[in-house]
Parts: sequence; structure tokens; C-alpha cells
Amino acid sequence: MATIKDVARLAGVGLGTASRVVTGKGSVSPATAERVRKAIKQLGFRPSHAARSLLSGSSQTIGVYIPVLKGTFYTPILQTIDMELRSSGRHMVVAFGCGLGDERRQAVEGVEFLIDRGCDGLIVMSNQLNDGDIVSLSRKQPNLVVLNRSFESIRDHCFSADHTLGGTLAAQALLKFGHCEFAIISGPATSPDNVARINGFLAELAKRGINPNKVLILQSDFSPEGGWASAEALLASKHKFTALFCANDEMAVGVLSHFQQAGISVPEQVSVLGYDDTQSAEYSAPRLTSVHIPLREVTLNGLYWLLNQCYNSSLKVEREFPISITWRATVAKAPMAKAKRSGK
Amino acid sequence: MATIKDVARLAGVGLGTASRVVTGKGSVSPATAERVRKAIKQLGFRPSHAARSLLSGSSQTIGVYIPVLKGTFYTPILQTIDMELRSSGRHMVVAFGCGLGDERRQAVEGVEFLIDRGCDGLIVMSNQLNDGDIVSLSRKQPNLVVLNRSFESIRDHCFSADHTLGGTLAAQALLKFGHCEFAIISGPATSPDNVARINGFLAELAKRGINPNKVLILQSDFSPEGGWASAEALLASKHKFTALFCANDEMAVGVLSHFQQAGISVPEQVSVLGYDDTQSAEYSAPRLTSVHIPLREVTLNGLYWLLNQCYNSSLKVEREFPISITWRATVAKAPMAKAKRSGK
DNA sequence: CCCGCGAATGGAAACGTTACCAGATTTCCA
DNA sequence: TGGAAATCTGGTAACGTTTCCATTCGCGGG
Repeated sequence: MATIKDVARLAGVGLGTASRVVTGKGSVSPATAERVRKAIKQLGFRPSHAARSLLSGSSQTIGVYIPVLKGTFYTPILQTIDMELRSSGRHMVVAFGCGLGDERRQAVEGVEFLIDRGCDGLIVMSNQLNDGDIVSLSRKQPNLVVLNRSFESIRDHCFSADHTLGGTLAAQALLKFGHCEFAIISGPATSPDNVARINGFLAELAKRGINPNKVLILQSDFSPEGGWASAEALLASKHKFTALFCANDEMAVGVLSHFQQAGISVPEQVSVLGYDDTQSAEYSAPRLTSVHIPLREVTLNGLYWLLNQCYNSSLKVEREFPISITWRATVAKAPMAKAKRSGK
Repeated sequence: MATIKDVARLAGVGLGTASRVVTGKGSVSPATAERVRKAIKQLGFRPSHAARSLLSGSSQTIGVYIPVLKGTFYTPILQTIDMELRSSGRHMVVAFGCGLGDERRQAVEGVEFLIDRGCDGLIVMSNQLNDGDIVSLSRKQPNLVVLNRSFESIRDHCFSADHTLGGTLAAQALLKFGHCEFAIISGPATSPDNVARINGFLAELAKRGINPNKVLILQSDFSPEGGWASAEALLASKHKFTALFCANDEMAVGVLSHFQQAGISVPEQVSVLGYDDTQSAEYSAPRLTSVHIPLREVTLNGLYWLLNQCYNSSLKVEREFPISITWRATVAKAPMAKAKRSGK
């Protein structure tokens, strides 16, 4: 690989001059600059990223930790971050958890790995990390953003939609269609944003005079497999319900798949509402109505804040994110009381 | 950030000694080593990745180019690569195309971006790159692997399943159930692996005495939207078919969604076969039967080959990948001739 | 007792770049 | 035309590491 020394030699100029042409800083006579540019082209010179990093103390790199790249929830986040970063010549390095075993330890290790790699900033998504972890991590690298979750201790580092509100909206969407018998398939109890949306949902129900204790809540794991299994358990339970709220789309998709097989027709017999409005919701059968979380905006604003911290940019940062319902085909009017669901 | 100089000073030893402790190479007396380790801990010293890269000429980084992170096709690839790399202390940097506009130029730019970043090796997936592009790219960085596609000119850099065989198996799977009227939803004609599977499919049909010209082929774009639209077009065309082969799962999912809405029941009225056997296939409604491509193995072996090139490892590398059918619920016996599909 | 060998150690050099300083040349105005 | 200012240029230092070489020390064998 050609170095800037080679360039300087070939162009017959000093190191400084060659460097000035490369960086575009400082003044160089047009003729000389042209000669240098020619040499660069001829030698196929590319500045060494390592040398620049070493000298400047900045790697122009943002690290992203994601628990597990499964399903369609995280992918738009990565895509968004990469696009934004590349447009300013920076890049992204990713670390995943493996999805098995102790996710909390994996998260800590993953983030530390990224720190060691000299990332200028970090974007972290994790349900399992606790307050202590995140504080200790953010001491090692203060340029840290947490997405889709809020830690009290470092609140301004956190960007998230209001999932309690999300749950509220979900309840309203279902109540509007006259439903009054509910079931919920919840995500893991260890996931704070999951419990927020469940609580929001239940609270709204209570406010409308529906006893939360009459709502059957099945705990699952955010996966389609989990959704499928919960759907099965739900039907077996003989619990009466006309509306089912799933804490994410992946589980809802599993539910839809199982209902189809079990001969339960959606939304005629039961309405199903998803959450997140991911790609999986768009073309399920039937297409899934879902609570839309503006994840792109959340990600982007978190990233902006981070860029401001790392590189003294002055991007405008929002902290409020509107939640809405994306209406598709799985929520409809509650069936008449007489048309009882014939639980399999 | 503490440097190794600080460590040496605090431990009261020379630079060389400190370095020997850090790297574990060379001999250091136990007592001294202990003192150094203490200093490292006390200062929270972490070796600078940039300095190491500069000196060694290796960044311990593999670059991955992916056209667009949508759907569930690419995600397991990223996950696989990252897991494998992290286990040996290396890491992955990713570049995406944006999915819009001139994908070929994006691919070239993306890969060059990765080269500039000093990646030791590159993993590239792209349908749009042509032979000339890849040759010129691989001159800049010979440690380059192409996944899921084969270029004649650099055949040993390419790792892919045999998609012609995939197409053949797909045809056999459908023929076995007595189908004789077919339709195909194809991916883009510019995608070589797509045309391979279509050709394999058609060839097998021909061999079994079915005239390929009687097969309706709709061209689409590998997306669920595209699948949905094609399904619509297919029904409108009044073409008679009992089996539909989709060139990937994403499109098949779109088809399933549209069929559900249109009241076409799968597999009773028509059988649907997907391709790739991605996550999307697992919990569609009904669950999608699909041609299983061992993408994890393809990826892993490509990566092994790359690691051998980059780091003189000697991992064992396979180049043959078995294709099979994952049977789920969308393929069944062809309906009796009398039970005509009532095209909407 | 001395020579030689191995272990332990410190320090200089190098990796490729940019920032800075100092010197040289040109430009411009009084 | 003289001098100050602006422009242009080359070389050195520095970023944090590891590798290599030279030096010292202790020890065992001849």
C-alpha cells in the first residue's frame, strides 16, 4: 500500500504539502496540488485509517449493541444508523448478543468489546442491563445512548417512545370497536418497555370500567414461536375474549398463524392487535393492525444527540415521539354476544 | 486514557517489559509481571486499537456489504459472521446499500468504503455487481468473498448453494403432489441466482413432460409488496394453476396475505412453495413450505476461507451445500380437476 | 575461577498521518 | 522601491504500540 511519503516523493514535494492536498486544509499552489493529485491517483493512495485514528484520537466509528438480530425489529435501526453515519464518512461497528444464555452478561461484554475497539460513541439496546450496569458502562464511555428504554440515572442518554401511552392507545383502539373481553400476550416481565405497555393497556381498561383481573395475561418471549404457543394455550384455557393484544408483532404473527390453523377467523371471531408496527405486520395473513412506534425517529434523534456529543455537531434533537395506530385488517367490531367463539 | 507508558512508569519498569506483560510474549519475571498487572488494573489501561493496527498493518476487522437490510434474509448472515468473528477477538463493520436508486454504484461505493476503512477482508453480497466490478474490487482487496453468487472469473472467492439444483428440487416437490399447472413469481431478471432457480425449475418441468411455455411467469422484486401485487395480477390473469412457485419467501408471504384476503385457500385450492426458508416462512399463515438453502453454512464456510486468507488460519472449508425442502403447510395434493379454482 | 548461556530488562525505532513551526517566495500597497 | 503581509513550502514531532537489539545479571560447567 502506498503511503503519503511515496506520494510526496513521486510528486517531488514535502510531506506537509502532500498532506495539505489530501486533507484540503492549508494552502497549496494550484500547479503543485495538481501534481500531487496525479501522484495520488497513480499510486492509488488511500490514507491509512489507523494512522489517522491514532493521531487524532478519534476513530470516526460508532458502536451499536443489539441483543439478537432476529425478526424484523432491529433491522431498520441498523439500516438507519448506517445510512446516517456513512453520509458523513463515518461508520458503524456492530456487536450482537447471541440470544442464548445470560443476556445481561453478553450485553456488558458486547459493549465493552465496542469500547475497546475505540468507538467514539455507543448505541445500546438491551432489556436486561440494569441501572448499575449502564452507569458503570457510561463511565467508561460517556458518549452512550440507550434506545427504546429509559434509565432514571442517565435520562438524557435515553431515547424512547412512551410505551405506557402506547399501551393506552392500544386499549382505546380495541375499546372503540366495542370489545369488552380481553386477553393479552405479554413479553418477558424483565423487559421494562413491555411492562410499560401492558400497564398502560390495563390502566386504560380500568378507566373504562373493565376489571383488569378479568383479563387473561399470558407471558411469552417476543418470538413468533412464543406467540404460537401462547395462542394454543389461550384456546385451551377456554377463557372468553373477543380481542387479543400482543405486546409485539412477532408474537402476533405467531398467533395469526396458529389461529389460521385452528380455524379461528380473524377479525370475525377475534380481533388481534400488534405492537411496534414492524415489517412483519405488513404482510401477515390477515395484515396486522398494530401500534406504530416511530422507531426510525427515535433512532435518528438518539444518533443525532450522540453525534453532537462526539463530534461537536449541532444537530437538532427531538425527545418526544408520536405514537399512532396503523390500521390494517385484524381489528374489527366485537362479534355479537350470541355468536360465541367455539373454542377448540 | 492511560497508555502503556503510564503503566510502565507506575510499575517502575521499561516499556518493553510492560508490553511483554500485555501481549504475553517474551519472558518476564513473575514478580515484575504481577506489578505490571496491578498497574494495568489500577489505571484501567486498554491497549489502543489504532496504534496496534498501525504497527501491525492489520485491523482485525472484516467488512460486510449487504444491499439492503430488509426482510429476514440477510439478518442471520450478519449474526453468524459477528458471532464467529467476536469469538476470535475480531470484529465486523457493515455497509448497506440504501435500497433505492443505482444499486450497482452503491455496491461499488460501499465496498470501497470498507476497503478504505482498512478491513483485512471483505464479504460481499450483491446481485447487481458485474464481472468487471468484482475483478477490479478484488484487485484492490484480494481478501474478498462473494456470498450466494458465483463469478466465473474469481470462482474460488465465491460461496453459494447450487440454485439451479434448488429450482429442480422445487419442481420435484410440486410434481410429487400431482401438480401439472404452474405459475411462477420470479425475482428480478438481473439477479443471477434468481434466474438459476427459475431455469432449474423449468428444466425439471420440461423433463417431466410439461411445456414450460404453459407456465405463467410473473416478474417481481423479492419483496412482500411485490408478491402481493403479483398475486393480484395472477388472479386477474385467469391463468389456470394449482401450484405456485415463488422465488423467495418474502414474495410468498405477500402472496399468502393476498390469497387470504381474496378468499383463496392454501393449500386446498392452490399450493404455494417458497424459497430460502427464512424466518418469514416459519410463522406465516399457513406456515410456508420452502426450499431450504443452508445459508448459515454457506456464510460460515465463506468466512472460514476468508479467515484463512487474512490470518493464515487453517480452518476447514466446504464448498458443497446440501439443499432440501422444509415441509410445512402450503403444499398439498393438487385439487381434482373438477374442483376448479374459482378465480376472483 | 572464568567463560558462556539464558533469562530478564530497558530503550530506540518504526508504523502513516497531521499539526505546527520556520523559512522562502511572492504580492501588494504606500 | 522598500517593507510588511500573505502565500507557499519542507521538515520535525507526536499519537501508542510492538519488535528488535543491546545490556545486565545469575548460574552452572569446565
